[in-house]
Amino acid sequence: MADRGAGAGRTGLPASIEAAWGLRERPAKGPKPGLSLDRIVGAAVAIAAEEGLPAVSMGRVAKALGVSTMSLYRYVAAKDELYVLMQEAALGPPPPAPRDADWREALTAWARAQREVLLSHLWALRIPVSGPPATPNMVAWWEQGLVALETTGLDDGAKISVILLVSGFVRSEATMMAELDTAVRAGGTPEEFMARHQNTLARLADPDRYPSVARLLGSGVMTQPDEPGYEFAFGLERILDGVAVLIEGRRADGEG
Amino acid sequence: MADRGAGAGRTGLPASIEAAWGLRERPAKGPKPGLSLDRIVGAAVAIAAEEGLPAVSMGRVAKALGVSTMSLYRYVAAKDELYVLMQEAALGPPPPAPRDADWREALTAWARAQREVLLSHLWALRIPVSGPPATPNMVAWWEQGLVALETTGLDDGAKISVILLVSGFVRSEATMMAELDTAVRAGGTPEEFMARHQNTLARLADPDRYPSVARLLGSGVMTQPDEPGYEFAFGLERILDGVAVLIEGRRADGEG
DNA sequence: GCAGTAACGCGTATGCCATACGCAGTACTG
DNA sequence: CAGTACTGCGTATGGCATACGCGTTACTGC
Repeated sequence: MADRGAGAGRTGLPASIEAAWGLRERPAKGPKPGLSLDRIVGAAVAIAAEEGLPAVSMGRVAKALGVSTMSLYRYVAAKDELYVLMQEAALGPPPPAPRDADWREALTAWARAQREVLLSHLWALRIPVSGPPATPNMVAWWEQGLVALETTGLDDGAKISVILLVSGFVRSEATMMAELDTAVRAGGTPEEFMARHQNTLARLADPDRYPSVARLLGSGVMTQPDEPGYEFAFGLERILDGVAVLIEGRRADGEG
Repeated sequence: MADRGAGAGRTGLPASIEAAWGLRERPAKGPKPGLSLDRIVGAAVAIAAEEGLPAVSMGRVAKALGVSTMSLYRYVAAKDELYVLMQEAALGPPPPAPRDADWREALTAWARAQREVLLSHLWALRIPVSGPPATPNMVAWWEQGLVALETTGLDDGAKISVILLVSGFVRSEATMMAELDTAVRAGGTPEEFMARHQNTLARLADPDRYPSVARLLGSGVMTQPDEPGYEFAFGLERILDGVAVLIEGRRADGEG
């Protein structure tokens, strides 16, 4: 299955990705498959959720399913494909968009929803990316982002740019949270971690070479972690303010 | 050396990272080291630059230096440490800040410089991150970012947030460029790649379920890639517009 | 109903990888 | 000149993705 280069859809995509789009006919010949992509991906996701992405190996997934390692390769041509499918599964479909929301409310909801998904699947952020994965849920999220910008009067190019900007931000912020999370798992509370880090820096960074950093370290701003999600809210507001400037500017142009 | 838990600096950091801060005394006893951290990191960086990060293995680096694999472990306790040092080497010190620039010009220059560094060391973006690496060049970049915001009247917390926001954006945009780059290496021009991708999506994405995406695909916006750096310039302008709104708002508060 | 065939599960093997361990040699200390 | 701490490195372990080929199975067309 997985090694069939051109599937029913003739998309040139790996067969397993085609399957994500629902383009699989049950092959006419051969024994009934004892496994399914869904079960494989499910097992892989479960392992990632419990023990982190590095724990996901082909052997480990196979063991969880009670089959041999090599069986998996009948369903997935390579581990990268499994990664893509895991990502798609973690992403899930976007929640329904809020009704009667202006673009800013809609985009805020969209960003928040995306963040929640990422935070509850931190392992997904560790998957090395290799290109725009054109999977159904991914496209559904784009769709919803585009819809949110429908009323802004921005041209198509600008809409894409805004969406890339916002989702890039969400991803980047979530990644920082993930780092903090692993650091915390390694030992201690976030506060302790920040304090330790601040301490180290204070000892290492020469105040003459790095005066501003040194002042900052001295002021203790780094020590108290802000309420959860503050960094996210801050960044999102800045970005949306910037987008608003753009929208109003174009609107003014149009009216002028 | 590398396995000495607490070094001269007593920072609790790995010895090789302490070395990056210049905290190494040549140990009194034992044979003269035939290697140096600099040479090891240099070799690793060279391999990464030519063949990509996955080509960097301990064995490969050792071979490039004409030593045995295990020798490297006298200088570096684990591969992750090598990664951190590679990142630090790739980053380099920030270029001198422009003179007589307002905060916006300064931050723009800062972001652009950061982007250039990342684009000329795309492999560095593939290094799995694990926490805030407190290395000298890293701190130097923060320092410069903070200095750029000196005149804004923002409080320390906000300055940090802005810097995190901007550098997160730069990183995220550069990562997308890196993805495009590997896709292009795999075959064809960026145009071909975009066209192929657009084609695939057009075939897969049901216009009923994804109307906005479908319209976008039909309009051909995705086919023509914009001039290089457009996405970056767009995103940065939006973010800085948003930051400007914040700064002016606080200024107005102060005056009112 | 039977031969052909394609897809199945999987045992085995290859060639990577990071790295633990211990040994022999070396340059310094007292 | 003995002791010692550090060097380079050979060997070994255990993990990894995955190529290959074999026996088996369930369907097809005759």
